[in-house]
Amino acid sequence: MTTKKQRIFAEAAQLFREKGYSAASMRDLAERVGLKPSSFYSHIKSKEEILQKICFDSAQKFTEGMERVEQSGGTSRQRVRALLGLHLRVALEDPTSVTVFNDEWRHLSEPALSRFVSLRKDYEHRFLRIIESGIEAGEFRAVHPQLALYTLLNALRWLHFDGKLSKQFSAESLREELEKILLHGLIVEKK
Amino acid sequence: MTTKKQRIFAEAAQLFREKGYSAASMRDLAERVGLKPSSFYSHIKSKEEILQKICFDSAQKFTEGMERVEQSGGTSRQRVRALLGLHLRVALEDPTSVTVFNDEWRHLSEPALSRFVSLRKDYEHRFLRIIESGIEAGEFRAVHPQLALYTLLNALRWLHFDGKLSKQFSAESLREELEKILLHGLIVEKK
DNA sequence: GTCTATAACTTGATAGAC
DNA sequence: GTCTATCAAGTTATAGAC
Repeated sequence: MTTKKQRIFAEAAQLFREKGYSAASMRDLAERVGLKPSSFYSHIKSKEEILQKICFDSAQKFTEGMERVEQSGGTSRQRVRALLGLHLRVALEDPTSVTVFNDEWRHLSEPALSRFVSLRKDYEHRFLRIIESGIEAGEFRAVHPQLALYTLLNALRWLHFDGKLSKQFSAESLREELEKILLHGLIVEKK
Repeated sequence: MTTKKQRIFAEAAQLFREKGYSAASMRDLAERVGLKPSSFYSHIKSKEEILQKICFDSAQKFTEGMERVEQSGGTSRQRVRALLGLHLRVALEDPTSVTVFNDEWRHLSEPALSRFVSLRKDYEHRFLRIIESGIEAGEFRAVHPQLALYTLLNALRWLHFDGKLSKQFSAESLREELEKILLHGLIVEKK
């Protein structure tokens, strides 16, 4: 059973994704939910409460995923592979929320903004350490670890264009393609 | 000599990048330029005119770059390498505008929006054909070309975080790192 | 070209009847 | 919990004095 509150959050995520948080009005949202604008202040406190929930729910998925990867044991290579899988899974599970999480978090106000940025930094830092370990162990090329991190994280951003592409592929085949490109590179090396 | 009009465009790009187009008000902009909000309607026609100029100026840089790459002759590998260089160059040349170009174009209204989307599609299509040729020629791994395209294009998005990183590296060393990661892959292959 | 003043409208949110 | 009515503030843009 989905409550009306859940309907509101789902429709809001969709709307924020389409128009951006600032350009999306509560009146737009009301129309989609089938309520008058004033009516959903019985369900939610403010427009920003919606943004906060979307952003922090997604953040939690990444944080929990990172937790599991760190505790799994395994080589850096296996860990990075697992993180690609994490990003893929979260993006396919709820592409709309992930888009908002990725693109609209900056419209959070304090103190939520600082809390969010801090979660994000923590996640990136842990991802970075895995890349660094891999380089030290000789599993990865000697790239600049932070450049590699940003390249990987952003390479995974198109996943939430929940358009034709993500429906055309199974999660498994998407993972294989991503691994080919990002981990083994586009170019066929001379043997 | 920089005209006041140029000042307005430059400050606007900065502001749109920081707050997003919708959340950035003409009052904010006026304050930065040192004018009353009404005054710069002597220089520009509307808020959207600014967005249009930023978006289409950047689009043109990519289109012209693609033109040069296509006419250069050379293998697909060399062409993709040149396109990495193009994205890098444009991003380093004017990181602020590129951010707006990347993230705020959706706030264009018709008919500019359709014109923009069409330019973008055209660019992506031409990039795609280069990837496809490379695969056919056996220069590139047999990846799904469109997935590779989106992965590459988005991998290059962090370049306009004109923060510490992009100042820490020369354009040339950035290019080398990107090539390592994207073209040769993170993983050290067994010989 | 810049200003003051303001038009015309949209914004998020609230009060209070039912 | 949903409505009508409305508020207070913010929005882009214009009119007209200087």
